Amino acid sequence: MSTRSEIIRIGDELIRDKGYNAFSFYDIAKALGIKNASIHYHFPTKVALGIAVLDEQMAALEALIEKGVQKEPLDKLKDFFSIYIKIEAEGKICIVGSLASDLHTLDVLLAAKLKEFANRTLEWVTDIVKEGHEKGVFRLSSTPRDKALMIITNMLASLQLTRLTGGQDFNTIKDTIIKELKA
Amino acid sequence: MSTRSEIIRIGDELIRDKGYNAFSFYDIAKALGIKNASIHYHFPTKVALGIAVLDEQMAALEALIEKGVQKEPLDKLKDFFSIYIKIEAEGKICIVGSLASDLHTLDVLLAAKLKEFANRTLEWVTDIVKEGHEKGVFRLSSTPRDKALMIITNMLASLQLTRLTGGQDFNTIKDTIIKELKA
DNA sequence: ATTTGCCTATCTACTACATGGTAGGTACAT
DNA sequence: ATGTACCTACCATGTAGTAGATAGGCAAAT
Repeated sequence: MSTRSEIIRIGDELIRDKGYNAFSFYDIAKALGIKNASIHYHFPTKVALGIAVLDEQMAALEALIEKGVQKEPLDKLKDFFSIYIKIEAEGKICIVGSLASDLHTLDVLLAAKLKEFANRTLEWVTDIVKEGHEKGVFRLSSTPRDKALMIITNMLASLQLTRLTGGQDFNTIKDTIIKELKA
Repeated sequence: MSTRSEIIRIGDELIRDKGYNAFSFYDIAKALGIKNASIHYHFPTKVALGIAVLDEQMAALEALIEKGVQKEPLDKLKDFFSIYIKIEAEGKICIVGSLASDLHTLDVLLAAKLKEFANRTLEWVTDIVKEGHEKGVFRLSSTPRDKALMIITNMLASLQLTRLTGGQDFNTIKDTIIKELKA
C-alpha cells in the first residue's frame, strides 16, 4: 500500500462520502499525516487524482466481471449487487451517483471517464439480464437494456435515499429486484 | 417575481445543475445583475438560502399533491412523473438526488429539511401505489412502500444516468414503470 | 571505497484566487 | 423618519497549485 495508492483510496472514499467539490487535498493530507504539497507530487492536479480514482474503479469492475464469466446469471447479478452492499455498509454512495450530480462542474476528461464507467456498467448488467432471459431464469417485460437500467437506477438511488429515509430500504429494494426477476 | 423569489429560483437551478457545494453567491448575483452582498440582504447565509429553496420545493410538492387528490391513481402517478419530465427537459437533476450526494457536507438544518422532503415524497407515492392496488388498477409484487421506493429510485437516478448514457433512457424507464404496474 | 549524481518523497513557504460573510453608506418610497 | 433594496469596500478563510530546499537511497563512475 504505497502512498500513491492510499491517496487514491482516500480520494475515492471522500468523493463517495462528501462529493468531488467538497473534498480538498488537505483532507487527504490530514488523513495520511503528510502535507498538502506532497499530494501534488503524486497527482499534479485534482483532476489527475479524480481520473486515477476512476481508473482504479474501472479496473475493479473489469476484475469483478472477469471473475464471474462462468457463473450463472443470478450469481452474476449478485456480484453486481455486492458492489452496492459494500458501499451501503460504509454509509456512502456509489461513485457514479456522486460524480453524476457534479457532472456540469467536472473537467471534460473526468466527465468522459465517468461516462465510460457508467456505460461499461450498463453493458455488463444488460448482458447479465439478457443471458438470464435467454436461459429462461429471468422474466422480462422489457428489453434487457431497459431492465438493466431499472436495476442500476434502483441500486444507485437507493444508496442516496436510504441515507434520508433511514431504515432497511436498501435491502428491501435489492430483494424485490430479485423476486420480480425470477421466472 | 421579486428579487427574493428570483434568488430562490436561480439557487434551485444551480443546486440541481452543479450541486450545492459548486455554486456561489456570485453565480446568482451575476445572473441577476446585482452584487454579491445584495444576496446576503435577502438570505443572511448560504444555509438560509438552501432552506428557502427546499421550502419552496416542499410547497410546490404539496400543491401538486393537493391538485390531484381526486384524480385516478394512474393520473396521480403521471403528476409525479411530470416533476421529472420537466427536470429532464432542463438537463438537470432532482433536488433530492443532488443534495443527497452532498448530505455529509450539509448543515444539520438543511439535512433535516431534505429528509423531510424525501419522506413526504415517499409517503405520497406510497399512497398512490396503495390506492391503485386497492382499486385493482395496479399490480403489485411487493408492499406499496417498496414499490414506491423502486419507482422513486428509478426516476431519481435515471435523471443522473441519462446525462451519462445519452439517449432516451429516461423516457423508456418511465414507460416501463407504467407498463409493469398496469394490472 | 568513495565520490558523484540522479531519483524519490517529502518538507516549508508562498501565490493567486474564490468564497461566505460583514460594515457602513446611499437612494428612494411610504 | 422609517424600512427596503441595493451599493462599495472590506475581511478571514480555504483552495489548488508552485517553487525551492532537504534527506535518503541507489547505482554508476572514479
